[in-house]
Amino acid sequence: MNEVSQKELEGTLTQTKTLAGKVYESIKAEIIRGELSQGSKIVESELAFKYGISRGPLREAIHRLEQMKLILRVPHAGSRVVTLDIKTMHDIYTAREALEGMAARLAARHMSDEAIVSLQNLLDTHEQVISESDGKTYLQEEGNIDFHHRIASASQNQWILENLNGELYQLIRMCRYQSGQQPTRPAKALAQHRQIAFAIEQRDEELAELLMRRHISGAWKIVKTILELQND
Amino acid sequence: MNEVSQKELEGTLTQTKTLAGKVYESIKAEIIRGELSQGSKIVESELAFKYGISRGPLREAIHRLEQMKLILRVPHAGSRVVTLDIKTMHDIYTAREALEGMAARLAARHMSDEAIVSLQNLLDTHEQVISESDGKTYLQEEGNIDFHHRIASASQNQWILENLNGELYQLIRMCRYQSGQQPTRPAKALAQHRQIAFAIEQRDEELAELLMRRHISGAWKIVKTILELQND
DNA sequence: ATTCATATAATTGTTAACAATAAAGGGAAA
DNA sequence: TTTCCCTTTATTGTTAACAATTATATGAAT
Repeated sequence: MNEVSQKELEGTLTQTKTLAGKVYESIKAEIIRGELSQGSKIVESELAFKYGISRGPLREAIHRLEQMKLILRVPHAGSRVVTLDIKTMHDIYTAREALEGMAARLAARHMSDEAIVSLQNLLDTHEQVISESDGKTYLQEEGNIDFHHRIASASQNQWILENLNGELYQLIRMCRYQSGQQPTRPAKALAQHRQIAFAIEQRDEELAELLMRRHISGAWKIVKTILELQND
Repeated sequence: MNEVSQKELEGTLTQTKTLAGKVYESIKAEIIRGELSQGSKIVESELAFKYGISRGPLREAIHRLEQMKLILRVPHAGSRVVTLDIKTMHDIYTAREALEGMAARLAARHMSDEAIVSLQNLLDTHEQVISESDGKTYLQEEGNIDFHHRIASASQNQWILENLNGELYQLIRMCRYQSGQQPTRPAKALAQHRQIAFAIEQRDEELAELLMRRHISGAWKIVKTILELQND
């Protein structure tokens, strides 16, 4: 295990001022990238030494990771990195379907006309990227997230926004990263995004929610297939 | 500010073994009961003295309260008890509508036949309590919670279950307690519960979700009226 | 009187040592 | 050899002192 220098800790644009915050971001990234493997044990003194800090702020970082459900902690027995089995991921996608469906409904209700135009411009950009790179559609993945981020923001519901962009997003990113998922049929996803955006433009709450739920439900089926292949 | 004795800390059936866990439960109860008033500042050293512990475990308790969204923390500037304004409560009820609607759908899919019978027996008990006490329908409130708990459990979705029974439940309880809400038309609520239970029995996922969402949406309208009256 | 700067106090963030608990290992008895 | 108990070790929980930061108050200059 290597130590981490102070400069590395700063990382890319960490706006947290406390040690606990910085180390939290670092460990979170390690878990998502799989450098701390699923189910592996977290020993406080080891990590504290690795990051060159004392156990105090490290413990705070661990608590925050526990809150994000990235690690599992049991009193007096330590912590382990979460294990993303199929059942867990299914639960997460189902919760996401409920919340993001509602977010789409709220977006259809609250999104400003300018924001809707901007959303459709974003989709135009995605279309260009897809047609241009034709195979290297990696960027689409980030763009995909961007679309869902905008819907969540437009819901203007703080609770839903925080949970979609926080806990659920991190876990899905971790699963996606570690299973090496390719962007799944970007053209099809784009078409669905356009449908949703259209429903929002029409202020059709019912349809916006329905389409978003189908979209996420479809995404889960693909993820499920990938995960099942890997577990055999 | 009074100190709290060790025995009081034990409280009613606290199964947590750590100081941080016990103090977390105590402070949580104080916040929900309004003894720590909304928006008031949390000073670590004061609370640590009050509970007779050091700032270490107290800070852990505060982190957990922050996670439950019962307090708001800003680095280097301390923590404040959350303020449950109408917008916040609306967000919470909307999120609950999405999640508990999905939970009802999943319950219709997964709940065992025995569990369904047991659920209907629970509603029979509620009916008796309502007809007997006729005015003192306080118990109905707990029973109401009981019903919603069972639906959440029957969903067999860990993420949804934890969020409904954790964060959202605590905040709604806090709002209910501090606004002195009476049980709202228990007979009507019971009728709606019966409808939902019936839909689940029929394995009608669509209907179960629809009815649960209406039920919660209706509850919000009543809560909203109460809150608006108090803020004038 | 008002505003800005400085100094003071209050509060949070961090550290390292200490205590308590649970896991691991070794030895004796069956 | 296996099982149980005891001892040892490793790890987490807790404490109190220290450092860093922010808020408050005081006073001088405009």
